[in-house]
Amino acid sequence: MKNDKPSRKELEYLRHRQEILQVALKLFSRKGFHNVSMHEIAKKSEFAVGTLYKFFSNKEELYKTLILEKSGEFHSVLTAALEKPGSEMEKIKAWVEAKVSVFMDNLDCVLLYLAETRGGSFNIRAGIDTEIIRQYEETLEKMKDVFEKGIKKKMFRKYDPYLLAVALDGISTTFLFEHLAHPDRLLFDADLIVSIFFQQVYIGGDNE
Amino acid sequence: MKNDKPSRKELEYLRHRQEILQVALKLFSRKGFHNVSMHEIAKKSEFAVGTLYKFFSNKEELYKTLILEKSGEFHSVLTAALEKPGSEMEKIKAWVEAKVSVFMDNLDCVLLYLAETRGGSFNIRAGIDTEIIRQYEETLEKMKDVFEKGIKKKMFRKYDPYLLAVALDGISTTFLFEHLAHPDRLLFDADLIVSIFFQQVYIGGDNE
Amino acid sequence: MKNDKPSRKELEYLRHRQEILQVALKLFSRKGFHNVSMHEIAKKSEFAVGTLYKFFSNKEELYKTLILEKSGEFHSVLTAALEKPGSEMEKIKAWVEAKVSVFMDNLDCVLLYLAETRGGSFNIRAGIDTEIIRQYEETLEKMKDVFEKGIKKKMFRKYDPYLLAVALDGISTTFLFEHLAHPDRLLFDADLIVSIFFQQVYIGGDNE
Amino acid sequence: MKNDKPSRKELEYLRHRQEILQVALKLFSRKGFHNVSMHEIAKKSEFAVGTLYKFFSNKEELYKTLILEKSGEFHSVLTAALEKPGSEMEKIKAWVEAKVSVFMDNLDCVLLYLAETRGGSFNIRAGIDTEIIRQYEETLEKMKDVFEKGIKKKMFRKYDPYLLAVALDGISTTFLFEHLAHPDRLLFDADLIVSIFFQQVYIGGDNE
DNA sequence: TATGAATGAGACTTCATTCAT
DNA sequence: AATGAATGAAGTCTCATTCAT
Repeated sequence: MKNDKPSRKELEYLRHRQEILQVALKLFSRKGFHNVSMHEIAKKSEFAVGTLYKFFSNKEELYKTLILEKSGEFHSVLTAALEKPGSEMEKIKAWVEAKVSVFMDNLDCVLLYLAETRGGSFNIRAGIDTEIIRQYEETLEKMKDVFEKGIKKKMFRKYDPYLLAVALDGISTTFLFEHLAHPDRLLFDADLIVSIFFQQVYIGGDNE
Repeated sequence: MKNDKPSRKELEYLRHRQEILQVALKLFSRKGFHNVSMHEIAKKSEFAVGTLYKFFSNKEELYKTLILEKSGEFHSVLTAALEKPGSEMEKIKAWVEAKVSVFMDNLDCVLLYLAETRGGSFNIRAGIDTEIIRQYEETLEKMKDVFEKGIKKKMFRKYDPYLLAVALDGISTTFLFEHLAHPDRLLFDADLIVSIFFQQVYIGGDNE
Repeated sequence: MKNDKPSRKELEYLRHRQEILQVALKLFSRKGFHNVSMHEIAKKSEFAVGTLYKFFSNKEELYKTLILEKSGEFHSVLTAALEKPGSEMEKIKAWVEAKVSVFMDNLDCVLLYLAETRGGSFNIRAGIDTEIIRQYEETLEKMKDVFEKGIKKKMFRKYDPYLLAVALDGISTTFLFEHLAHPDRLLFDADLIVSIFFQQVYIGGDNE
Repeated sequence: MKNDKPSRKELEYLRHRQEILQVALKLFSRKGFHNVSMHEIAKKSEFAVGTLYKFFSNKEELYKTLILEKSGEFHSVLTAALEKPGSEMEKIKAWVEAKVSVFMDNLDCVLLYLAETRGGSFNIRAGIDTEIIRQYEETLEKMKDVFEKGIKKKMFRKYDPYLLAVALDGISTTFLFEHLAHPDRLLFDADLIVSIFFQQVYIGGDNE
């Protein structure tokens, strides 16, 4: 079977494919889908334009592939974090830590990922981003389950658990944006996120 | 003086300008800058292409105008909320309510606004979005000041006040996204946002 | 009859027409037909675009009118010089003097005139320049007649008289170009032209 | 070395480039820069519009290339004629003969060339034609030197030598124009030009 | 009569995609 | 299998001209 031992040819094919994806990622993340041409990708990756079309049937598919691969990576890392053994609080903490870690390791890609999951997704014609959204929502669902269990155990205050998932995802994403915009101002830090999210911000006062 | 009574001509000019902006907003917010052509805007607004160029010197300027007008509106509404009389907690609540209200009234525009302030801003050539970002950050600074005062009064827990501003902005934006994605699932509700943000989510438990 | 006493209205009409032509001449001569827009002419002449079309049915006609008026002026001045009393030599001298004088007084226009009579006449669609060319050739014919008579009288060497006309016209025009290109280097001077043209340049020598 | 043997690809590239230039020359020389569209050039040269832009980065550059190539050719032929061995008179004669010959062989191009060197040069934005003008004036300078030497040898009458250069250039150009306008009327003939220029036209007479 | 807002054909140019080599 | 020259649809923008006021 082919799966047993990929031939040199196949390995080389995959290596070339990765090189193209690498270059495309760098370009797309810096300039956006519409401001990168196939010629640019071809030149930077040192392939001919025609060769790009051997690997990806069109520009959109190249972009989609890129996003899906990274999105899948993010998805499995985040999902895995939620499935670690431990209390619900620990799972959530693990999720935040995983998110911080994987996003920091993939800053290039994160803007694209967020544009697709959270933004207008204006890059590619409607419907192509479905898979990414599905994965994103699957993670939210998993978080929801964790929060749900935590609420049952009276570990978390009784809010709509889906809503908590959304809120925590939002806070962490926002902190990432802030970090991207001002890398030196604010540490994109898991503990901080967790602390702000879970602790009481309003503590009374104002009896002036 | 001319300012006192705009002539019929001037009024018509402004009305036409608004019509174009309206149509452009609808199109841009649905399809993104690069997937809308000037011909499309012309057709939908029932003007000739050349007419668009009488009002806006090029496509980018049309887009920029759109964003800046709305962004300016958002900015003044949000800023005003923070300057209302009342305790810091009330100011923050007013801000959240204002954000919910103004964003719900301008759903069309919000996606564009967020793409510019939070996204890659791949739409227009670098540097054009500076003004929007500046306004956005000005609002964050104002919130920071409010949080700072609240912290001094022991009303809020002692976090970096800028960070609190970012976090609250993030939660509210995330809820808006969620609302846009699933309008029926989750009410984009000011009280909810405030409650989740300020109350303690983690209440102990887990002593199994 | 209308010709007897032009009404105030008619005088004003003509004055406005002249103002437009003046402005158009200045612009066309500096930038060429295709690099001047009707709006530019309208703005500079302080009329509305529509008004321009009341005077001239289209851009080409405005240009044509301009050229023809000036060309007609040149034509009658040059023709008149050839019809002055005196010997053939004096007529030719008078022609050169007239050309130098009228061209120096109309530098703005001369480039356009020469572009039409001598150049590609790329400004306006074929066939429009016929009248100018006709006038130009009429002058050449008149000069030819003068040279012909002069040759009969043994005043001029026996060359094809039309050819002499062309040659003298060419020398004088060339000197004008040179003057336009380097106003300070070479005086555009009638005597000089006449002298070079009529005197023997080659005087033997070279018996080294 | 690559220079030794241009590959088939390179040869084809150059052939295509020449084909485009050929077609463009024909069109520009008949209709002028502004009355020829890139689509027209594409159609006539049997390439797609996009292909033109592979060879020339824009319409202006295509035009400029055209003019400069031909202008360079003219320039070297004329300069070479002046550098031939022989007396000054022979050099000048050689120059006239070269001009007649090279202009007759390139009638298409000559109108464009003259429009650029002698006309308003309204075709392309200012400053692009500098190189052509420079070459033109270089030739005039060379002629001036020849006349200067001839004058020192008492071969030519003592006129400003630069002025003689300009005059001879003017006469020959005028004859060319005349030939273009009426190809059947007047032979564009080197001997004729030389004769008229150098011999005395005015031979006295008129003692009536 | 004069105006100038509106028009829309048409110009230049780009770039995703194809296909002969 | 890889190449890159060629394609041409589609986009942005200009400007001569019209016509309702």
